[in-house]
Amino acid sequence: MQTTGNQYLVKKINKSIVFDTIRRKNPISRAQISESTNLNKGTVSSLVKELIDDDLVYEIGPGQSSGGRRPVMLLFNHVSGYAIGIDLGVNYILTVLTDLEGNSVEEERTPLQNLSFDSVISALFQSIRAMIDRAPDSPRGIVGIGIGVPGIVDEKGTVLFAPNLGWKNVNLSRMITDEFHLPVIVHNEANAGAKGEHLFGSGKGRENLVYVSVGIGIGTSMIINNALYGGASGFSGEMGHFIIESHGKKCRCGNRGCWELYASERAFLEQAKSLSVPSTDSADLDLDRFIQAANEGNSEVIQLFNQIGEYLGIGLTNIVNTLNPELIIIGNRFAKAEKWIRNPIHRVVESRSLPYHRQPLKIAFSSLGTHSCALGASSFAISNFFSDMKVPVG
Amino acid sequence: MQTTGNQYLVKKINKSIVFDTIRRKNPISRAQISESTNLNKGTVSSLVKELIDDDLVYEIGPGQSSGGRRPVMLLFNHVSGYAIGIDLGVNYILTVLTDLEGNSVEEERTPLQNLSFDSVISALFQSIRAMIDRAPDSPRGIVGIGIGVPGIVDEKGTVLFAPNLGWKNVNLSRMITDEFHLPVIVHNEANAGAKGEHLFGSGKGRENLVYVSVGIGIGTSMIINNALYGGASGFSGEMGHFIIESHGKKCRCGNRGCWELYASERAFLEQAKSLSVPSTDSADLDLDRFIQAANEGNSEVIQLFNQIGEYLGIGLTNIVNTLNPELIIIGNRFAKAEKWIRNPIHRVVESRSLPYHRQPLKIAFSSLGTHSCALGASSFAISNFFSDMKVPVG
DNA sequence: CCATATCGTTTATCCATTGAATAAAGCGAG
DNA sequence: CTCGCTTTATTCAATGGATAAACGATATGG
Repeated sequence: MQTTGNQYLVKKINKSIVFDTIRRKNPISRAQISESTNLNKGTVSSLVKELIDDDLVYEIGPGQSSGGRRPVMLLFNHVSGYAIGIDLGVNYILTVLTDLEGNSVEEERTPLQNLSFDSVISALFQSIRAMIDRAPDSPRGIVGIGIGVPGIVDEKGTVLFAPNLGWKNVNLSRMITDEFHLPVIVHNEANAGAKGEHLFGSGKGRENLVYVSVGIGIGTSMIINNALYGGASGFSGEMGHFIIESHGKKCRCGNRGCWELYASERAFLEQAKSLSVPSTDSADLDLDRFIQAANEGNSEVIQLFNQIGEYLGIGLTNIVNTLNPELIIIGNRFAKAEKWIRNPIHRVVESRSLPYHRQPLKIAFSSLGTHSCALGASSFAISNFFSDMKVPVG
Repeated sequence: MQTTGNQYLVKKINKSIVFDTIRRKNPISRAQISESTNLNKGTVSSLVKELIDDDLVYEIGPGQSSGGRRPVMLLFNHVSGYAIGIDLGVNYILTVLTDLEGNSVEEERTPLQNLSFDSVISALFQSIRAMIDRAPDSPRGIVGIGIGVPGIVDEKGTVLFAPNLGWKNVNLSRMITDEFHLPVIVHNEANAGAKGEHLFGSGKGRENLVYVSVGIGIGTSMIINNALYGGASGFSGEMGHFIIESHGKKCRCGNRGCWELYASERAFLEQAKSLSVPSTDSADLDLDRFIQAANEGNSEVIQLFNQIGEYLGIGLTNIVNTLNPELIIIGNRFAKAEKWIRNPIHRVVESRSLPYHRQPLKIAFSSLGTHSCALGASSFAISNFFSDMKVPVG
């Protein structure tokens, strides 16, 4: 059933406009809000009053006069509640607690030894519990939980297929809601990372971007007109399974010549095995070890990074030619190798992309490091909270 | 500046809901509209009165009683105006005149001998003029012109780049508005074709689909949640320049191994040259000639169709794995070869796509033949007209 | 100190939706 | 044929939110 127009809808729209204006232009006076939104001064006053009653906004005191009565400045009350953001990795869980502006106030990284379903879920619950316990007191408490998962997720928060976790049809959203009685938003890991970089990282202020998450596999996600394209699962899923060599190697997906066979962390590590690089005890740190070796001048390793970078460039060219993005952000673990893959990527994309597209493109690396996903996930919980909140139920 | 909520917005929303309901459920009574939209009966009455004054709706007379007063049935007045839709091909112009439901009432195909810019424009103007002259009398006359162009188009209707026409930065929209003083919508040819198939063809009733236009080159476009994804230019542009062989043939785009080098009409014709098939006088009918040869059992030609079909399948697999569509429609000229390419396409996609995706996918061929683009273009003009119309200016 | 400008609130007015009442039209049982 | 019941469509007062204008409070600057 569609939503019909009536006065409540009008109020909801305007309250939301006023609130968003305060969040964005913070600190701001009622008069300035009226000016910038074209809403009547009286309307703004009454809506601000409600937002103050809702604990979402507060008055900070008089501001600078511009030749008349001094304005009362308003601030977004970003600590009126907190959100939890989770990056559910293949062998780790990164949990953050953020305020309603997305600033991280607590965080915890849990390495996963035991990858069985039950123990992953139990570790997940434990880390959520820890964040809830550590959250500061606030009028609204924890407003929601956002999770980024390396797999395909539907609108209802069911993980349909996450090969690297070995999950299939896991109704993650419900499991967590049942336990914690909080709103839960589950998204694909690349979607969360894209949103994180868009709000807080290299993509800040951009309206459109493509985020390429290069980890064990390759995931992708797009922000179009400031919104995530394509829902929770979206189209992101599996751009790693682009064919780039139609008669190439066999992939576990059943196809041949998939991009991630040539350009992912796994592709790198498989070829790197045979190189003579001192091993460390920790199996996790494989990639770091090779980056260090490259930094120390190991030419074989540098050469391998170069090769992987070139293949990354080939897949990126597909994205450039197809989607014509203004910005591509490379994130997730392999972004750590920026120094060694940056040049080959640029070289290949420069030489292969359509001349018409080459102009506006920028290729950047994640500036949030490994936090993009968790911060993006928390932002999903926050926007979900606001979109509920803005409805004047009472 | 954002649109704020006020009573005019409410009315615009509701009027639009009522009108859409009438268009979709035609014939329908006021009571049924109230029932299905949850709008108050009084509200519906007053909005219907306005729509009747606007010539958009009319009363057809009493309907079947269901045990009480007989309802007055309302009809969408689909001949209160007409729209022009144009498929601007590389060597032809197909123009249709449709009523406001998109039914074609007049059409004209103009072959282009002289491909110079001026003569193409002049032929275009002439065909528009012809449609205007042939349009039946109606309260609103011609409500707009929609054009599908084989190239990249921006929001303002400027053709940024159309290699096959040899156009660059042509403000087509303005040129036509200046001449005819009518609203003009210019879109990419694949977008128009996708919309055409979505409204009237193989994609009727679907919410999501990918349209692949296989002509000289390859264009693609997506409908997501009943809306065209990505605007006038959108992402459609150049999926034909997917890399499918990273060390393959050189493409005129500067890259190597692009999909359309292996799977387009041009790819077919280049290889078909060397086959021994009787030539006809008309150079245009090349493809038809080979289809006929295949139908007559020429095994070399059949083999070539088979090969092109397989490469089409490889690119389609990329689309399947990446976008996970429920429906792919293959359109434009090469769709005529359905009989010969259908099997290889299915075979390749079946064997190469991710098992998870394979389930819901259907691959169909255009059911509007070569009319998808022109009909879709006309539908753009119609929706543009309605979106203006629904604002209660008076 | 006064003229002027700005800020925020208050008041009266406007307007679209709503629900209820009413009018109009039809069906069917006795 | 009549009466009672339904359904359809219109009318009307009430509701609630936006708006414009007036107003009080507060600041600046000469």
